[in-house]
Amino acid sequence: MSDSIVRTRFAPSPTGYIHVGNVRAALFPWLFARGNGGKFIVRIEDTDQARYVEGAQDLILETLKWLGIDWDEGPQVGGDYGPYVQSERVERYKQWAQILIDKGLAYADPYTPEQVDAFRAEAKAAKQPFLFRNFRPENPPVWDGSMPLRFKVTDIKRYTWNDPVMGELSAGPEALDDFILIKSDGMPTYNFAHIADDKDMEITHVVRGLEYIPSIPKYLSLYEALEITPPVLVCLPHIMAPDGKKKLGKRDGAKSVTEYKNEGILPEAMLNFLASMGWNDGTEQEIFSVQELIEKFSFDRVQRSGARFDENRLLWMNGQWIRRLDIDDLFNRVTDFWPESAKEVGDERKKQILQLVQDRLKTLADLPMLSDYFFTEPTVDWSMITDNKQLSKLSTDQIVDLLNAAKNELLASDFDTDAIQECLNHLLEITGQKPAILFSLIRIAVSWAPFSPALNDTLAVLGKNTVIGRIQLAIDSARQ
RNA sequence: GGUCCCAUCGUCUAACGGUUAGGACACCAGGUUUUCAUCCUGGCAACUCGGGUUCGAUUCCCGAUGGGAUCACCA
Repeated sequence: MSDSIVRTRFAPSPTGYIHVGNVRAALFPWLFARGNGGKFIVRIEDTDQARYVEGAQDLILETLKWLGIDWDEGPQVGGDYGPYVQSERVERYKQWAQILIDKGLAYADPYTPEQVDAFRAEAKAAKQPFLFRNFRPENPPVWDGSMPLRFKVTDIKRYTWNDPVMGELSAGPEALDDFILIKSDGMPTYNFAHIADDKDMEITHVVRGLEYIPSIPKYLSLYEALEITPPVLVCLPHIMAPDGKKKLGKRDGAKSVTEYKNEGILPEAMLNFLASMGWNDGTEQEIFSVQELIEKFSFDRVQRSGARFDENRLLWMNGQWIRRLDIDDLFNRVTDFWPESAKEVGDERKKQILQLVQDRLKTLADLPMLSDYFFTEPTVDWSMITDNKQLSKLSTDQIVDLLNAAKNELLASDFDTDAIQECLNHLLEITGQKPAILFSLIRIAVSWAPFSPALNDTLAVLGKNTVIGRIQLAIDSARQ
């Protein structure tokens, strides 16, 4: 065992996508490794053949990459402790099992699943927890690989251990049992394989959800039997469903992390949000860069209670992150989010428009709604004027007069941002109207959108010809 | 049913015996020459309950209550 290098791991099972409820099991150990000069390892735990999903592994790795969670050893990158896929390590598990068999601490389970179910039912009827060791066979057959191999717990006692997040934890003998090491299909169970792998891969900190707490005494008893010094065992609180009733899972509509990607959430925001659920640095800072997270993260500041998943907060953080991006960076990220109408438009112009709407984006997916009228002629919708609190007071003639005045003044303008602003101010004077009337009218007449950026900027980017044309169109449509 | 974990505004959280219990999201009101957004200002809003310990408990201890996890040839 290397003594001081921190080595943490994320060990997903390829049974589906990573959802937001369990991605912290990757994030926190990664932050810890990165912040302590350690290594982060990804290991695929594919010992359950029934639940194996083709393609899930790639999906999981893609998710990690999108978030910026990189790994030093694991699939695709290799490493000195491979293979990093459990199904390729079965021979190694048999070696570990042999150690226990030789010590008389493992035995073949001669019962059929139905018989075990009967034992279980018996325990349930007696309102007792089911413990296989109460039904331990007296003379088990020699293990030939066709039956499950079980661990034989000999030291039945209370275990106490220290968890960097949860503090001192303990559990009584009820938590100890003869659990299965190797299944009848030859594959190891998680309970056995992860202990062997963590030892072989020299993992120093095992980080996982708190659903593992009740199992930890079993692991501790196995570590003892194997004469292994356990790594630091860290349990993380759950992310709860929005109703707060249970841990967030796919059945509660927990979205995959990549789904948020498609909805225009930035990885920085997702990471920041995930970390802030259950962790803070003790100050009032809310927005953390990945680098800051790495520098400041520690397990002793992780919350012990579960946190509900609040999308509002995620959306707010995403807006914060979008506004922090410089325009070129933002531009590179919105490639897939432009409206259809922007297809033939050049980069410089798109960038110009993006700059105008940057403050208004809550997600990248808001882009089409905010920018469409820059690229294509909007549909005239006169109800926007008749439903407007201020404008509805004006007669059609008054509106047409105002639009004509605007058209004439703008026609004479140099049409840069400042000149337009001057022009608009002048219009206020000569028409005697308030901005609420005049600016609203022009804004609607050129965009026919519920909202848009500052008027002078909008007009400048649209260009004189477009602006004049659209105002004329509005005038024409008023007469109908 | 057994075992184990948790408990501050609606939500995410700060506080490590003495505070007007702080911040953020959401919400409400106002401001920034139109709208929406940003930004700024203000407002609403919490220590689950009961016992101890202490001069003094949100904070420490015990109990209750509530919530959660777990008791697989799943991880």
